[in-house]
Amino acid sequence: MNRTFDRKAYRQELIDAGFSAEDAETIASRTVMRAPRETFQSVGSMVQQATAKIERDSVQLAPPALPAPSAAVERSRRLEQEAAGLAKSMTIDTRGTMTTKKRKTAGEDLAKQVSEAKQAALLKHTKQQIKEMQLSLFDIAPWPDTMRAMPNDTARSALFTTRNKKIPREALQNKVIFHVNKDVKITYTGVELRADDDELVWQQVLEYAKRTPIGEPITFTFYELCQDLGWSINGRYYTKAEECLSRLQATAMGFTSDRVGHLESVSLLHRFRVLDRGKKTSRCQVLIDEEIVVLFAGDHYTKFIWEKYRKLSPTARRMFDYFSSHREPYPFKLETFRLMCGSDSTRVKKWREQVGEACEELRGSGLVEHAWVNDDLVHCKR
DNA sequence: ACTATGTCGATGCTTCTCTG
DNA sequence: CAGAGAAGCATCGACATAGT
Repeated sequence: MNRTFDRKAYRQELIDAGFSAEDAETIASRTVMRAPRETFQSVGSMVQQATAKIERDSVQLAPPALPAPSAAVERSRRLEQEAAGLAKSMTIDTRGTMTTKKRKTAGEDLAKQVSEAKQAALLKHTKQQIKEMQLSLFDIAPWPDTMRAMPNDTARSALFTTRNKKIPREALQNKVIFHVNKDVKITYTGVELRADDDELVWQQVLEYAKRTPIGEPITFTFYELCQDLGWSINGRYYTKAEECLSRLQATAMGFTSDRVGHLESVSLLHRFRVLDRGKKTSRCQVLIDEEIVVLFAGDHYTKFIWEKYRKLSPTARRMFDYFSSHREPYPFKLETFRLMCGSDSTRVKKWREQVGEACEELRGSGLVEHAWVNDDLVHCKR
């Protein structure tokens, strides 16, 4: 690794990558100030350090021959509970209750528990560090102002659907959301979110929040939001925007993956309220859930050009979400895409047609070089 | 100049109905 | 059953107005 950090060259590199001179300067100076040799991986290495610390702390966790958890497991459990303290609804994980019959799996269960507890402690530690260092989303996932970003894990899931506008949104209770990767499990409680509006609003709010230290509230007006979304400035859209924000707030997402571990209950927006409603000084106040950051950490997110992206139809947008989250997008089945869109379309022919149109649209937008349907597969060349 | 709200005709999408 | 056209509805965008 390079021992001497060339700030100037790094700054130029950032500008070349599409950042404004100002942003590049900010990132470069922060990199020097905080982590001379860590550059973009500041959070990644924080995670590594935290892992090392937890490894040290939990040496005695090597599977004890007792069914009763050790003090260390207890402590990790407590940490896990604390970590979920901010979550709206907290349920304590009761997995691992053992019967004498299954003594053989007891060790495995315990190992699993220990691993889960360690991950929870790790998450808690990382969150604490983010707080102490007053990091913002921009420190973890810097993207230029002309772009927006989305965690790969949500991009490949059916969290945002493209269902018919005339069908009322479903109220989901702890429902398992389809995900392209089998190792990612998302459960969702809240009103169904649509790619048409909720997805865009969420991305725009993250944009407003990106420079504010995580955990601090941010504010903006409906006017700004509608303008940035490309929506008409009228009462109807203000209502629509507010409904989106309310929906995003009233969510509880359970998230489990090999990479992230287990997030008990993440809200897409931790808090949302309208300040001075009805007055000219009225502003929306939003607080981002700290745990969302974990989904962005370690470069597991996708950046895209906002001007083009926001104009896409919901189906084309979902398609782009998927393709953009892969460096080398490999083809995927029409049916997989249908599930990812949460579409109810039962007629294969009709769906193929719709997907074909989305491919055309995507190609026309210039976001991808080429996209096409062949047999039952959707292909893309970025 | 900027922000906020409303009105109204135009537009486009989905579903329904009719016809061959 | 497929395709064309009509009806209903949501959304869009231009414009007006008003307060700061």
